[in-house]
Amino acid sequence: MSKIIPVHNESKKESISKNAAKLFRKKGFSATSMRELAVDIGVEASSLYNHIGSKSELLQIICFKVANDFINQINELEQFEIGVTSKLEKIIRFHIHKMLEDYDMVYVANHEWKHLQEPFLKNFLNQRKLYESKLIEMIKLGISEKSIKKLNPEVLTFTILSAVRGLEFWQQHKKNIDIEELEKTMVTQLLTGLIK
Amino acid sequence: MSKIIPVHNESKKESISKNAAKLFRKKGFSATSMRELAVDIGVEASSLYNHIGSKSELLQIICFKVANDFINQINELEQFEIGVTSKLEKIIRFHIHKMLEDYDMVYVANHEWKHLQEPFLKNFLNQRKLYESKLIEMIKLGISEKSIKKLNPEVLTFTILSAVRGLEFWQQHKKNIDIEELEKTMVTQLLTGLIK
DNA sequence: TTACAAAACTAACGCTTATTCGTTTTTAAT
DNA sequence: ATTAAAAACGAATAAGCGTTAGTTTTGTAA
Repeated sequence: MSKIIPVHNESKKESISKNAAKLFRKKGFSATSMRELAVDIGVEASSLYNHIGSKSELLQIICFKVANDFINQINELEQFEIGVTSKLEKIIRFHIHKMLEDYDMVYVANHEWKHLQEPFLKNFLNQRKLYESKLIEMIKLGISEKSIKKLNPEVLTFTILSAVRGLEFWQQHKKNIDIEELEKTMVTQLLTGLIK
Repeated sequence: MSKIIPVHNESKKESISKNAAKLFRKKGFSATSMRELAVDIGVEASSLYNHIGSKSELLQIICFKVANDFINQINELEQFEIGVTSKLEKIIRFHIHKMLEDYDMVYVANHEWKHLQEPFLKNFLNQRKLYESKLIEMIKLGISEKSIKKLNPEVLTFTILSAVRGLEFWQQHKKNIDIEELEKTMVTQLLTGLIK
């Protein structure tokens, strides 16, 4: 008989969730079976149900962990008394760090949330919308302060979000570039453009 | 008895593929059943197999249709005798148009390609890599010509690609903004930045 | 009208799915 | 060593999956 062995001091539920995130990212939520997850952990599928309620619950844990992390970060940031563009820079850098550190979970939250069941689906989308509107308000403030170009604030926001959410590309190129260069390039490009 | 009725002069296979793209986008490839697709078309599941070989083939049709469209466009563009930044602008605008016109197919090609079977999976990824390297070369040329800032060319490329691939966000905001403003904002932001 | 091909149908196949059940093993505290 | 809880197991369930086979209906052209 094998055992579910959590690393460090995380709970077994967390341990299973991280394993699930890895598989959900690689194969997608629907294409990942509980049996595969069990094999990956080294246990029988039925044993998992001593620790979790359902496959769906695993997706919930992953998605809301990520959503909360981002919401918390932007809430903290709002307290700071710094300029809008500095805040944007901090947000971009946070996205980069998060994506590189919790790759599997962030990827799954970004790509597999549609498989959440109600009421979690609505809940998740609300949190996302909240995050987006905080960012939009930030940009609008920048425009009114004349530190940001007078362009459509929603488009500006979604372009930034799309760019940082696309950082999953970078897992495969990780070795060829260091994080500081990655951050510098993206911040520069998104804030000041690529044309000289 | 119902019938598969293709619109315009497209084949029944194309008609089924478009329907499939719609469902694959909404629910994901794995979570979409052939029976659901059949209901959506108004026919029995088994009837579909008079026109297509397999569920997997539908995904192939969708992914390679999109991949070819993008490869063709960048090949055409390479002939043009215009500056690097003008080419980049044209590419960004093409992505925007494609995403708005063939939303379902482009979305599926971007998000569900991992469910392609070999050898199609490798094939698809090769085509994507080819497209990306053409773009990277373009940017490198711009840097050597000093029209583009001396930043990491790969990062610059993937940031642009991520931003335009993220245009799926815009399906839900379609009504609130016109395409020309969307294009202008994105081109300006990606090329010249958002800071005044 | 007859004949043939295209495309629909119903029924079923074998397989996989998430999950549950009852039981046994392991772990940890007394 | 005894006991109770935690966590593993194997087997089973009902539902759903992609796909196939055989048959019937439909559309088309002679």
